[in-house]
Amino acid sequence: MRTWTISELSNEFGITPRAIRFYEDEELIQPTRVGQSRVYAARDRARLALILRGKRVGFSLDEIKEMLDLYNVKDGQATQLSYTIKKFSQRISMLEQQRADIEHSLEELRGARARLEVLLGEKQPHRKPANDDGHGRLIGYSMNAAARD
Amino acid sequence: MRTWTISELSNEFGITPRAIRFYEDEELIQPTRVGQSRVYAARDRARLALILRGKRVGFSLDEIKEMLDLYNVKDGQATQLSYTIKKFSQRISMLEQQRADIEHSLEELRGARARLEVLLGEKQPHRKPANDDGHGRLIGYSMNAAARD
DNA sequence: GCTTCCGTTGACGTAAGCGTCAACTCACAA
DNA sequence: TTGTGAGTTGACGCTTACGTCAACGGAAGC
Repeated sequence: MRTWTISELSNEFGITPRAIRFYEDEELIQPTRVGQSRVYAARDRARLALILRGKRVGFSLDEIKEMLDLYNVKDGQATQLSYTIKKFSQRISMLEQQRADIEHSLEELRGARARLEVLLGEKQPHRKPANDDGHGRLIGYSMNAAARD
Repeated sequence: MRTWTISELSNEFGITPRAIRFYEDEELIQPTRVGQSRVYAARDRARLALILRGKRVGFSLDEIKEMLDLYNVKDGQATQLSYTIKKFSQRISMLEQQRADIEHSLEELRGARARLEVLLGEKQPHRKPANDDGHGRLIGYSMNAAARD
């Protein structure tokens, strides 16, 4: 089975070797050694991928570590199992909330962009002064929804 | 029009006054003053909501400030406008990527939870030892997809 | 007038997540 | 033999986003 060096992985994932070693210090990955050099197996590479995705969705390294550890639950007691299940359920709710936040942000940004494009369309072709009092604001949805100034 | 004190807002949004003052230091909000006390208008409150949602979707305060500033573009040149539009488009792509990451993470977590629940079901009612070799791992999707150890 | 809140301004502290040296080892090619 | 290149271990530095005092200010109730 194939293995990887630290620089191979750092190139593949677009991170620095320093970062990878840091994840090891924090016990998120445990590569083997050949001499003093680290050797990464497919398992380590997969964990790295999970770590980076975890980061992209906003988990801290500690949280990611906890989740990775939860994946490794074996011959656990039923109590341990239901604890783990609860933990996963919590994470799931968090992500669902976050997805909703993202939907809202996307709506907002798209709306703002659309309005900007209208402005641009008015200004660019004919240098028409546009429907603008000169000091009006470009307003976002919830800016209007919540603010009444 | 109604206004708010700093503690009202900190209670409403579940953050500390210190945080709110920090956002002011970083120029994300500009409340007015009455004497030495800060007074928040609906506009400030709305901005605060946007800030917090921005944080929840993973933006840094600097990024959020930039976006809030972009909302305030007025009588800008066409070049400024298209710059702003480009920025918004970038944010939109980022969020779409992130939403995809979240979908994947959700799949993974739900899959893991489902498998855990099977284990729990096997163990709890009849204390049946479950289909487990005693040191097997509970495996996640991409753990299998990427790792072949 | 005194206390009790609620607010304010520094100032320093802290945790996370690496970046950035310095100094060293080891395999391997010239 | 002497680089050269890739890897290693400290160790300190840095940024972000506040937390946590300390010391002070004004209004309100008694």
